[in-house]
Amino acid sequence: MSLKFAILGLVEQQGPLSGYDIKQTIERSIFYIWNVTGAQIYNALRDMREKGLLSAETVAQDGRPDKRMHQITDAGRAALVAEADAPIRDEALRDKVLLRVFFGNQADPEAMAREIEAYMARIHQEIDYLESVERRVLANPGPQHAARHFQLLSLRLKVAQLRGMEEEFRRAGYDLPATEPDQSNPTNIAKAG
Amino acid sequence: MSLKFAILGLVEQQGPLSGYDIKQTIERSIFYIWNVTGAQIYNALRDMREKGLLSAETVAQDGRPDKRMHQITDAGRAALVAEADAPIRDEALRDKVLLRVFFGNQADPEAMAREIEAYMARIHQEIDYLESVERRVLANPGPQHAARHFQLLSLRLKVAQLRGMEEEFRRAGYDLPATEPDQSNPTNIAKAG
DNA sequence: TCCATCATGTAAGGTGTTACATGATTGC
DNA sequence: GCAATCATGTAACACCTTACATGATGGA
Repeated sequence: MSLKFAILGLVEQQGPLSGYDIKQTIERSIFYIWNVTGAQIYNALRDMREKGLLSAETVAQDGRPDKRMHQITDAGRAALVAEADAPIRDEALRDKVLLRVFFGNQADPEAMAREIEAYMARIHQEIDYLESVERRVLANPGPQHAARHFQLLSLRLKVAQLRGMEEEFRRAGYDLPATEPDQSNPTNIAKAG
Repeated sequence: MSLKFAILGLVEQQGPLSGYDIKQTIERSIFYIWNVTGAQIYNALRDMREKGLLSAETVAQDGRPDKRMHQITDAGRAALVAEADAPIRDEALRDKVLLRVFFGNQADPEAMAREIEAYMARIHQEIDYLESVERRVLANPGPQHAARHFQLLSLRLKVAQLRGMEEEFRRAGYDLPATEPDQSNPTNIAKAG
Protein backbone atom coordinates (compact mmCIF):
# COMPACT_ATOMS: atom_id res chain seq x y z
CA MET A 1 0.00 0.00 0.00
CA SER A 2 2.81 2.44 0.78
CA LEU A 3 4.03 2.85 -2.77
CA LYS A 4 0.47 3.47 -3.92
CA PHE A 5 -0.02 5.94 -1.10
CA ALA A 6 3.11 7.80 -2.20
CA ILE A 7 1.97 7.85 -5.83
CA LEU A 8 -1.50 9.10 -4.87
CA GLY A 9 0.03 11.83 -2.75
CA LEU A 10 2.38 12.98 -5.48
CA VAL A 11 -0.23 12.91 -8.24
CA GLU A 12 -2.66 14.80 -5.99
CA GLN A 13 -0.08 17.51 -5.29
CA GLN A 14 1.64 17.80 -8.66
CA GLY A 15 -1.20 17.57 -11.16
CA PRO A 16 -1.12 15.09 -14.07
CA LEU A 17 2.01 12.97 -14.19
CA SER A 18 3.39 10.19 -16.39
CA GLY A 19 5.09 7.15 -14.90
CA TYR A 20 8.36 8.68 -15.92
CA ASP A 21 7.47 11.97 -14.21
CA ILE A 22 6.61 10.09 -11.04
CA LYS A 23 9.99 8.42 -11.02
CA GLN A 24 11.72 11.80 -11.44
CA THR A 25 9.55 13.39 -8.78
CA ILE A 26 10.31 10.65 -6.29
CA GLU A 27 14.01 11.11 -6.98
CA ARG A 28 13.69 14.80 -6.21
CA SER A 29 11.31 14.73 -3.26
CA ILE A 30 10.94 11.50 -1.30
CA PHE A 31 14.09 9.65 -2.36
CA TYR A 32 15.26 9.68 1.26
CA ILE A 33 12.07 7.93 2.43
CA TRP A 34 10.98 5.65 -0.33
CA ASN A 35 12.99 4.14 -3.11
CA VAL A 36 11.49 2.74 -6.32
CA THR A 37 12.38 1.21 -9.65
CA GLY A 38 10.66 2.06 -12.91
CA ALA A 39 9.16 -1.40 -13.22
CA GLN A 40 7.49 -1.02 -9.87
CA ILE A 41 5.86 2.25 -10.83
CA TYR A 42 4.47 1.00 -14.11
CA ASN A 43 3.02 -2.06 -12.40
CA ALA A 44 1.49 0.04 -9.64
CA LEU A 45 0.00 2.49 -12.15
CA ARG A 46 -1.67 -0.30 -14.15
CA ASP A 47 -3.13 -1.65 -10.95
CA MET A 48 -4.36 1.72 -9.79
CA ARG A 49 -5.95 2.51 -13.15
CA GLU A 50 -7.77 -0.82 -13.06
CA LYS A 51 -9.02 -0.08 -9.57
CA GLY A 52 -10.16 3.39 -10.62
CA LEU A 53 -7.83 5.29 -8.28
CA LEU A 54 -6.23 7.07 -11.22
CA SER A 55 -7.47 8.05 -14.66
CA ALA A 56 -5.10 8.23 -17.60
CA GLU A 57 -4.95 10.00 -20.92
CA THR A 58 -2.45 9.17 -23.64
CA VAL A 59 -0.68 12.22 -24.97
CA ALA A 60 1.10 12.07 -28.35
CA GLN A 61 4.33 14.02 -28.68
CA ASP A 62 6.49 14.56 -31.69
CA GLY A 63 10.06 13.36 -31.58
CA ARG A 64 9.26 11.62 -28.29
CA PRO A 65 7.28 8.52 -27.37
CA ASP A 66 3.64 8.89 -26.32
CA LYS A 67 3.04 9.30 -22.63
CA ARG A 68 0.18 8.47 -20.31
CA MET A 69 -0.69 11.30 -18.01
CA HIS A 70 -2.33 10.25 -14.73
CA GLN A 71 -4.81 12.18 -12.65
CA ILE A 72 -6.23 11.27 -9.28
CA THR A 73 -9.93 10.30 -9.25
CA ASP A 74 -12.47 10.76 -6.46
CA ALA A 75 -11.92 7.15 -5.45
CA GLY A 76 -8.17 7.82 -5.43
CA ARG A 77 -8.58 10.88 -3.24
CA ALA A 78 -10.74 8.85 -0.86
CA ALA A 79 -8.07 6.12 -0.67
CA LEU A 80 -5.36 8.72 -0.06
CA VAL A 81 -7.24 10.36 2.80
CA ALA A 82 -8.17 6.99 4.29
CA GLU A 83 -4.50 6.02 4.44
CA ALA A 84 -3.43 9.40 5.75
CA ASP A 85 -6.00 9.16 8.55
CA ALA A 86 -5.19 5.57 9.52
CA PRO A 87 -3.23 5.06 12.74
CA ILE A 88 0.54 5.20 12.36
CA ARG A 89 1.79 1.69 12.96
CA ASP A 90 5.29 0.86 13.97
CA GLU A 91 6.74 -0.54 10.86
CA ALA A 92 8.33 -3.92 10.48
CA LEU A 93 11.96 -3.22 11.19
CA ARG A 94 14.43 -4.28 8.58
CA ASP A 95 17.81 -2.61 8.66
CA LYS A 96 20.49 -4.41 6.68
CA VAL A 97 23.22 -2.08 7.86
CA LEU A 98 22.49 -2.66 11.55
CA LEU A 99 22.28 -6.38 10.87
CA ARG A 100 25.73 -6.29 9.32
CA VAL A 101 27.00 -4.38 12.34
CA PHE A 102 25.39 -6.83 14.76
CA PHE A 103 27.22 -9.74 13.15
CA GLY A 104 30.35 -7.68 12.53
CA ASN A 105 32.43 -10.16 14.52
CA GLN A 106 32.01 -12.66 11.68
CA ALA A 107 33.97 -10.39 9.33
CA ASP A 108 37.65 -9.62 9.10
CA PRO A 109 38.22 -6.94 11.79
CA GLU A 110 40.15 -4.47 9.65
CA ALA A 111 37.89 -4.85 6.65
CA MET A 112 34.92 -4.27 8.94
CA ALA A 113 36.40 -1.05 10.31
CA ARG A 114 37.05 0.16 6.77
CA GLU A 115 33.48 -0.70 5.75
CA ILE A 116 32.09 1.23 8.69
CA GLU A 117 34.21 4.26 7.95
CA ALA A 118 33.19 4.22 4.31
CA TYR A 119 29.59 4.02 5.44
CA MET A 120 30.13 6.99 7.77
CA ALA A 121 31.42 8.99 4.82
CA ARG A 122 28.24 8.22 2.89
CA ILE A 123 26.09 9.21 5.87
CA HIS A 124 28.00 12.44 6.10
CA GLN A 125 27.44 13.28 2.45
CA GLU A 126 23.78 12.36 2.74
CA ILE A 127 23.36 14.77 5.66
CA ASP A 128 24.99 17.56 3.64
CA TYR A 129 22.76 16.81 0.72
CA LEU A 130 19.54 16.69 2.75
CA GLU A 131 20.47 20.01 4.32
CA SER A 132 20.84 21.53 0.88
CA VAL A 133 17.38 20.20 0.07
CA GLU A 134 16.09 21.82 3.25
CA ARG A 135 17.59 25.16 2.28
CA ARG A 136 16.01 24.88 -1.15
CA VAL A 137 12.59 24.18 0.36
CA LEU A 138 13.00 27.11 2.76
CA ALA A 139 14.10 29.47 -0.01
CA ASN A 140 11.03 28.69 -2.07
CA PRO A 141 8.04 29.89 0.01
CA GLY A 142 4.83 28.88 -1.80
CA PRO A 143 1.39 28.92 -0.30
CA GLN A 144 0.94 25.38 1.07
CA HIS A 145 1.71 25.80 4.75
CA ALA A 146 0.78 22.33 5.92
CA ALA A 147 2.49 20.52 3.04
CA ARG A 148 5.73 22.40 3.71
CA HIS A 149 5.54 21.79 7.44
CA PHE A 150 5.34 18.03 7.03
CA GLN A 151 7.84 17.93 4.20
CA LEU A 152 10.40 19.75 6.34
CA LEU A 153 9.58 17.64 9.37
CA SER A 154 10.20 14.37 7.54
CA LEU A 155 13.43 15.77 6.13
CA ARG A 156 14.67 16.84 9.54
CA LEU A 157 13.67 13.55 11.12
CA LYS A 158 15.78 11.73 8.58
CA VAL A 159 18.72 14.08 9.19
CA ALA A 160 18.33 13.56 12.93
CA GLN A 161 18.53 9.79 12.50
CA LEU A 162 21.66 10.07 10.39
CA ARG A 163 23.33 12.51 12.74
CA GLY A 164 22.54 10.22 15.65
CA MET A 165 24.25 7.35 13.90
CA GLU A 166 27.24 9.44 12.91
CA GLU A 167 27.82 10.58 16.50
CA GLU A 168 27.44 7.06 17.79
CA PHE A 169 29.99 5.68 15.36
CA ARG A 170 32.39 8.43 16.49
CA ARG A 171 31.75 7.62 20.12
CA ALA A 172 32.63 3.99 19.37
CA GLY A 173 35.99 5.16 18.01
CA TYR A 174 35.35 5.11 14.28
CA ASP A 175 36.54 8.05 12.22
CA LEU A 176 35.42 9.65 9.03
CA PRO A 177 38.04 9.03 6.36
CA ALA A 178 39.48 12.33 5.11
CA THR A 179 38.02 13.43 1.76
CA GLU A 180 37.83 16.66 -0.14
CA PRO A 181 34.23 17.85 -0.21
CA ASP A 182 32.40 17.47 -3.51
CA GLN A 183 29.45 19.86 -3.67
CA SER A 184 28.61 19.35 -7.32
CA ASN A 185 27.26 15.84 -7.27
CA PRO A 186 26.77 14.45 -3.76
CA THR A 187 26.61 10.67 -3.54
CA ASN A 188 23.07 9.85 -2.76
CA ILE A 189 22.50 7.10 -0.24
CA ALA A 190 19.11 6.39 -1.71
CA LYS A 191 20.60 5.76 -5.11
CA ALA A 192 23.86 4.07 -4.25
CA GLY A 193 22.29 0.89 -2.89
CA MET B 1 19.69 -13.04 1.91
CA SER B 2 19.44 -10.98 5.10
CA LEU B 3 17.11 -13.30 6.95
CA LYS B 4 19.32 -16.25 6.06
CA PHE B 5 22.37 -14.29 7.15
CA ALA B 6 20.71 -13.58 10.49
CA ILE B 7 19.75 -17.24 10.94
CA LEU B 8 23.27 -18.40 10.10
CA GLY B 9 24.72 -15.91 12.54
CA LEU B 10 22.43 -16.98 15.37
CA VAL B 11 22.85 -20.71 14.77
CA GLU B 12 26.62 -20.25 14.61
CA GLN B 13 26.67 -18.38 17.93
CA GLN B 14 24.00 -20.26 19.88
CA GLY B 15 24.65 -23.88 18.97
CA PRO B 16 21.83 -26.18 17.74
CA LEU B 17 18.47 -24.45 17.48
CA SER B 18 14.95 -25.38 16.37
CA GLY B 19 12.83 -23.04 14.24
CA TYR B 20 10.94 -22.18 17.37
CA ASP B 21 14.16 -21.42 19.23
CA ILE B 22 15.27 -19.15 16.42
CA LYS B 23 12.06 -17.19 16.63
CA GLN B 24 12.50 -16.76 20.40
CA THR B 25 16.14 -15.81 19.99
CA ILE B 26 15.33 -13.17 17.42
CA GLU B 27 12.72 -11.74 19.74
CA ARG B 28 15.32 -11.46 22.48
CA SER B 29 18.33 -10.31 20.51
CA ILE B 30 17.80 -8.70 17.11
CA PHE B 31 14.11 -7.79 17.35
CA TYR B 32 15.07 -4.11 16.98
CA ILE B 33 16.88 -4.78 13.69
CA TRP B 34 15.07 -7.59 11.99
CA ASN B 35 11.53 -8.75 12.41
CA VAL B 36 10.24 -12.17 11.36
CA THR B 37 7.18 -14.38 11.40
CA GLY B 38 7.23 -18.09 12.14
CA ALA B 39 6.23 -18.97 8.59
CA GLN B 40 9.21 -17.12 7.22
CA ILE B 41 11.63 -18.99 9.44
CA TYR B 42 10.33 -22.44 8.60
CA ASN B 43 10.49 -21.65 4.89
CA ALA B 44 14.00 -20.28 5.20
CA LEU B 45 15.13 -23.31 7.19
CA ARG B 46 13.80 -25.77 4.58
CA ASP B 47 15.63 -23.84 1.91
CA MET B 48 18.84 -23.71 3.85
CA ARG B 49 18.73 -27.43 4.63
CA GLU B 50 18.24 -28.17 0.94
CA LYS B 51 21.19 -25.99 0.06
CA GLY B 52 23.33 -27.67 2.69
CA LEU B 53 23.90 -24.54 4.78
CA LEU B 54 22.35 -26.20 7.81
CA SER B 55 22.07 -29.80 8.96
CA ALA B 56 19.11 -30.94 11.03
CA GLU B 57 18.37 -33.73 13.43
CA THR B 58 14.88 -34.58 14.65
CA VAL B 59 14.67 -34.89 18.40
CA ALA B 60 11.74 -36.71 20.00
CA GLN B 61 10.42 -35.33 23.27
CA ASP B 62 7.76 -36.68 25.55
CA GLY B 63 4.72 -34.58 26.19
CA ARG B 64 5.93 -32.17 23.50
CA PRO B 65 6.05 -32.34 19.71
CA ASP B 66 9.23 -33.45 18.02
CA LYS B 67 11.68 -30.73 17.13
CA ARG B 68 14.31 -30.34 14.45
CA MET B 69 17.55 -29.02 15.79
CA HIS B 70 19.69 -27.15 13.27
CA GLN B 71 23.45 -26.84 13.15
CA ILE B 72 25.56 -24.78 10.81
CA THR B 73 27.59 -26.74 8.23
CA ASP B 74 30.93 -25.84 6.68
CA ALA B 75 29.09 -24.50 3.64
CA GLY B 76 26.89 -22.46 5.98
CA ARG B 77 29.90 -21.02 7.77
CA ALA B 78 31.41 -20.10 4.42
CA ALA B 79 28.20 -18.36 3.35
CA LEU B 80 28.04 -16.47 6.66
CA VAL B 81 31.61 -15.21 6.38
CA ALA B 82 31.13 -14.31 2.71
CA GLU B 83 28.15 -12.13 3.61
CA ALA B 84 29.90 -10.61 6.60
CA ASP B 85 32.88 -9.67 4.42
CA ALA B 86 30.82 -8.23 1.56
CA PRO B 87 30.74 -4.44 1.22
CA ILE B 88 28.06 -2.69 3.24
CA ARG B 89 25.59 -1.31 0.74
CA ASP B 90 23.23 1.50 1.49
CA GLU B 91 19.96 -0.23 1.89
CA ALA B 92 16.86 0.50 -0.11
CA LEU B 93 15.10 3.07 2.01
CA ARG B 94 11.60 2.29 3.01
CA ASP B 95 10.21 4.10 6.02
CA LYS B 96 6.44 4.01 6.36
CA VAL B 97 6.42 6.37 9.30
CA LEU B 98 8.39 9.09 7.49
CA LEU B 99 6.15 8.59 4.47
CA ARG B 100 3.09 9.20 6.61
CA VAL B 101 4.72 12.31 8.04
CA PHE B 102 5.64 13.58 4.57
CA PHE B 103 2.02 13.39 3.45
CA GLY B 104 0.72 14.48 6.84
CA ASN B 105 -1.09 17.40 5.25
CA GLN B 106 -3.56 14.92 3.72
CA ALA B 107 -4.78 13.92 7.18
CA ASP B 108 -6.98 15.71 9.66
CA PRO B 109 -4.59 18.12 11.46
CA GLU B 110 -5.59 17.28 15.01
CA ALA B 111 -5.72 13.55 14.39
CA MET B 112 -2.27 13.81 12.84
CA ALA B 113 -0.85 15.60 15.87
CA ARG B 114 -2.32 12.93 18.14
CA GLU B 115 -0.84 10.18 15.98
CA ILE B 116 2.57 11.77 16.13
CA GLU B 117 2.43 12.16 19.88
CA ALA B 118 1.34 8.56 20.32
CA TYR B 119 4.25 7.54 18.12
CA MET B 120 6.63 9.62 20.24
CA ALA B 121 5.43 7.76 23.30
CA ARG B 122 6.25 4.44 21.63
CA ILE B 123 9.68 5.71 20.63
CA HIS B 124 10.27 6.76 24.20
CA GLN B 125 9.35 3.36 25.59
CA GLU B 126 11.47 1.66 22.98
CA ILE B 127 14.50 3.73 24.02
CA ASP B 128 13.93 2.78 27.66
CA TYR B 129 13.62 -0.84 26.72
CA LEU B 130 16.73 -0.90 24.53
CA GLU B 131 18.67 0.74 27.32
CA SER B 132 17.59 -2.00 29.68
CA VAL B 133 18.84 -4.51 27.12
CA GLU B 134 22.15 -2.65 27.00
CA ARG B 135 22.48 -2.81 30.78
CA ARG B 136 21.73 -6.53 30.68
CA VAL B 137 24.43 -7.09 28.05
CA LEU B 138 26.91 -5.04 30.06
CA ALA B 139 26.09 -6.87 33.29
CA ASN B 140 26.81 -10.23 31.69
CA PRO B 141 30.51 -10.20 30.73
CA GLY B 142 31.28 -13.40 28.81
CA PRO B 143 34.40 -14.02 26.80
CA GLN B 144 33.38 -12.96 23.27
CA HIS B 145 34.85 -9.47 23.03
CA ALA B 146 34.16 -8.84 19.36
CA ALA B 147 30.62 -10.20 19.44
CA ARG B 148 29.76 -7.95 22.38
CA HIS B 149 31.34 -4.91 20.78
CA PHE B 150 29.22 -5.18 17.66
CA GLN B 151 26.10 -6.15 19.53
CA LEU B 152 26.38 -3.07 21.73
CA LEU B 153 27.24 -0.88 18.77
CA SER B 154 24.15 -1.88 16.81
CA LEU B 155 22.02 -1.38 19.92
CA ARG B 156 23.43 2.10 20.50
CA LEU B 157 23.07 3.05 16.85
CA LYS B 158 19.41 2.17 17.04
CA VAL B 159 18.97 4.16 20.25
CA ALA B 160 20.77 7.09 18.64
CA GLN B 161 18.36 7.05 15.70
CA LEU B 162 15.35 6.98 18.01
CA ARG B 163 16.71 9.74 20.23
CA GLY B 164 17.38 11.87 17.17
CA MET B 165 13.79 11.50 16.07
CA GLU B 166 12.42 12.19 19.51
CA GLU B 167 14.37 15.44 19.80
CA GLU B 168 13.36 16.51 16.33
CA PHE B 169 9.67 15.96 17.06
CA ARG B 170 10.08 18.06 20.20
CA ARG B 171 11.83 20.80 18.26
CA ALA B 172 8.87 20.83 15.87
CA GLY B 173 6.56 21.47 18.81
CA TYR B 174 5.18 18.02 19.45
CA ASP B 175 4.99 16.79 23.02
CA LEU B 176 5.10 13.43 24.67
CA PRO B 177 1.67 12.67 26.11
CA ALA B 178 1.86 12.23 29.90
CA THR B 179 1.84 8.59 30.99
CA GLU B 180 2.84 6.71 34.10
CA PRO B 181 5.89 4.62 33.37
CA ASP B 182 5.32 0.88 33.02
CA GLN B 183 8.54 -1.02 33.64
CA SER B 184 7.05 -4.48 33.79
CA ASN B 185 6.10 -4.98 30.19
CA PRO B 186 7.39 -2.28 27.87
CA THR B 187 5.58 -1.95 24.57
CA ASN B 188 7.93 -3.21 21.97
CA ILE B 189 8.01 -1.26 18.74
CA ALA B 190 9.19 -4.30 16.86
CA LYS B 191 6.21 -6.28 18.00
CA ALA B 192 3.44 -3.71 18.00
CA GLY B 193 3.44 -3.24 14.26
C1' DT C 1 29.82 6.93 -32.82
C1' DC C 2 28.29 6.32 -28.44
C1' DC C 3 25.91 7.66 -24.41
C1' DA C 4 22.16 9.98 -21.91
C1' DT C 5 17.38 11.19 -21.83
C1' DC C 6 12.62 10.33 -22.73
C1' DA C 7 8.98 6.78 -22.37
C1' DT C 8 6.65 2.30 -21.55
C1' DG C 9 6.34 -2.08 -20.44
C1' DT C 10 6.84 -7.81 -19.57
C1' DA C 11 8.66 -11.89 -17.18
C1' DA C 12 10.87 -14.49 -13.74
C1' DG C 13 12.27 -15.00 -9.39
C1' DG C 14 12.89 -13.70 -4.50
C1' DT C 15 11.01 -12.14 -0.14
C1' DG C 16 7.43 -11.04 3.15
C1' DT C 17 2.58 -11.19 5.14
C1' DT C 18 -1.65 -13.37 6.54
C1' DA C 19 -4.48 -16.94 7.31
C1' DC C 20 -5.05 -21.54 8.24
C1' DA C 21 -4.16 -26.39 10.23
C1' DT C 22 -2.71 -29.67 13.87
C1' DG C 23 -2.27 -31.29 18.60
C1' DA C 24 -0.48 -32.18 23.46
C1' DT C 25 0.55 -29.95 28.11
C1' DT C 26 0.34 -26.60 31.81
C1' DG C 27 -1.68 -23.00 34.54
C1' DC C 28 -5.74 -20.08 35.90
C1' DG D 1 -13.17 -24.96 30.42
C1' DC D 2 -10.03 -21.72 28.16
C1' DA D 3 -5.86 -19.58 27.00
C1' DA D 4 -1.02 -19.82 26.50
C1' DT D 5 3.09 -22.33 25.32
C1' DC D 6 5.58 -25.64 22.56
C1' DA D 7 6.33 -27.13 17.78
C1' DT D 8 5.90 -27.47 12.70
C1' DG D 9 4.24 -26.46 8.57
C1' DT D 10 1.22 -25.14 3.81
C1' DA D 11 -1.11 -21.88 0.65
C1' DA D 12 -2.31 -17.67 -1.32
C1' DC D 13 -1.27 -13.34 -2.05
C1' DA D 14 1.30 -8.96 -2.03
C1' DC D 15 5.38 -6.70 -2.95
C1' DC D 16 10.14 -5.92 -4.64
C1' DT D 17 14.23 -6.81 -7.66
C1' DT D 18 16.55 -7.81 -11.89
C1' DA D 19 16.89 -8.52 -16.41
C1' DC D 20 15.17 -7.80 -20.78
C1' DA D 21 12.86 -5.37 -24.84
C1' DT D 22 11.90 -1.30 -27.83
C1' DG D 23 13.06 2.97 -30.13
C1' DA D 24 13.58 8.05 -31.18
C1' DT D 25 16.31 12.51 -30.23
C1' DG D 26 20.25 15.33 -28.96
C1' DG D 27 24.80 16.28 -27.38
C1' DA D 28 30.04 15.18 -26.75
